Amino acid sequence: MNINLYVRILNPIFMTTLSEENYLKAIFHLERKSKDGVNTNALAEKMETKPSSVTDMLKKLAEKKLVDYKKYQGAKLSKKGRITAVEIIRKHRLWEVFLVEKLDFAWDEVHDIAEQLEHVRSRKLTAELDRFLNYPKRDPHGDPIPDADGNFDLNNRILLSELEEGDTGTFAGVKDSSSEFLKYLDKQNITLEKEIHILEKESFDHSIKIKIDGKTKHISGLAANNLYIKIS
Amino acid sequence: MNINLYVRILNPIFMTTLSEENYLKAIFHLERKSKDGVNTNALAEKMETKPSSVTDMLKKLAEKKLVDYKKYQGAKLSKKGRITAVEIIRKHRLWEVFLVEKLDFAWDEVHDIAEQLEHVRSRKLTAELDRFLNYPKRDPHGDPIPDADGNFDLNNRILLSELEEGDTGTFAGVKDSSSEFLKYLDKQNITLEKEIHILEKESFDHSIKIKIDGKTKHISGLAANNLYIKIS
DNA sequence: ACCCGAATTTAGGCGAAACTAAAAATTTGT
DNA sequence: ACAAATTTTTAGTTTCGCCTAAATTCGGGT
Repeated sequence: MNINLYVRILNPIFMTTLSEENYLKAIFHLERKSKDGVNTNALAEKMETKPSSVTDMLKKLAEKKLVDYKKYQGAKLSKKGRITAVEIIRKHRLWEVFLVEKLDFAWDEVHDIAEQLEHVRSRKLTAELDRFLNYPKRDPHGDPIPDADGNFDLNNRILLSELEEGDTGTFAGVKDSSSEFLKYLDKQNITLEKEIHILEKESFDHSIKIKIDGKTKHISGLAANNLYIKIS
Repeated sequence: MNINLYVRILNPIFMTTLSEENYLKAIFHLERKSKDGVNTNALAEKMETKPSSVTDMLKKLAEKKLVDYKKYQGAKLSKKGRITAVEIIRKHRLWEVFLVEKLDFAWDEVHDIAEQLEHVRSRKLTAELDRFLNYPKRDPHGDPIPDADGNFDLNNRILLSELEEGDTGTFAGVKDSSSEFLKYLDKQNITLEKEIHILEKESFDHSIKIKIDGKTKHISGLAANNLYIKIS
């Protein structure tokens, strides 16, 4: 694609380029980890680019009032930037639901495709897709889908690794949704909504013994740190 | 997105840029009009760009073996270029069907959105979408949808303006699918598949008197030249 | 055959978003 | 507190696809 053509055609109203949208999304995701400004190196790593490129882009985004940015102090989304980011995340997650529910994709196959679809511009398309899918509240990985006004479901989930022996909950999502991890869960027959009891925590390696489907399973500390549980 | 990033990520296999895809599509459509090479000016007009830009792009496409191009002699799609173009057209038309059939869009609203969706890269997505839509043969404007091997339905349609008095057929598509024309047809209640009888041709202004839904209607020469009929 | 006008290509530039290398600012460790 | 290490920014290039202006080439008419 020619990015210039793209910009010329789509920009007249108010527009972000594809690259800008991806940065906004990345900043959004990084913000919840790093309390104050997202730093250049972290963003560069997430975007698989060089810090110097990030600096360039942050200047551009700051000029467009999409982020608050001061030299050497990292970036934060502005209100306008946050709205844009949430819109893209909404589209991404809706498309993931579409791919899994309607086109029979597996939950580990949808990310890259949704990453392309999320940039399609049409408010009406997003709204109609939402309706067609029956206003889903969660994507296939358990992540909340913002509504048309950008409101998320409250994230009332907790990592499996943070639960105590004797606790009970249902599997409510993954933190890291890499294909490998998702396939591992498939193999373990761990699917969304299943009830999980914490039987025992091993302090030595942080592994956890759980009961699921009436069976006992051992979950490594690493895996337990990637599994969200909703406490019942 | 950054176009370079985009290309770096997607290109390793074999990849065309968005701009290249749009050129290939445009050349494909122009080829059926101009028997020999598509000329630079026509392409420039279709792409809403300048002839000099077209020359640049044709060189690039020629280098990638997507078109056969010799200076001052216009361009033709190579086999590889045609395959690529047909794939994009297939995606475009499938998405149009999706938008109309599943998301309740009107037939005059889908073009711009499909124009974006057609560039999403995933063979599996296209295949699953096709299945989900039940392997449609025509898009909402009556244009044939190539199958996965790139085969089109034979175009056994003829313009209304080319029929003779007494002929009978069914409305099978539009040549110009501008929103205005489509809305005009909506107003006239002329929808795909409807039976049409040619009652009278006015040689003075090429307007045509037809019978449709048991009623008599007058179609201007201009409109008649944009309506495809399938002879029964 | 030649000239004129139209079509096309060349040459030189620009903006986006990346890159490398080098400079500057900040943070850290002692 | 201050030098060293790290982070971030600046400066200068590159590629893509566009642009304008200027040069070619083609093709039709006399």
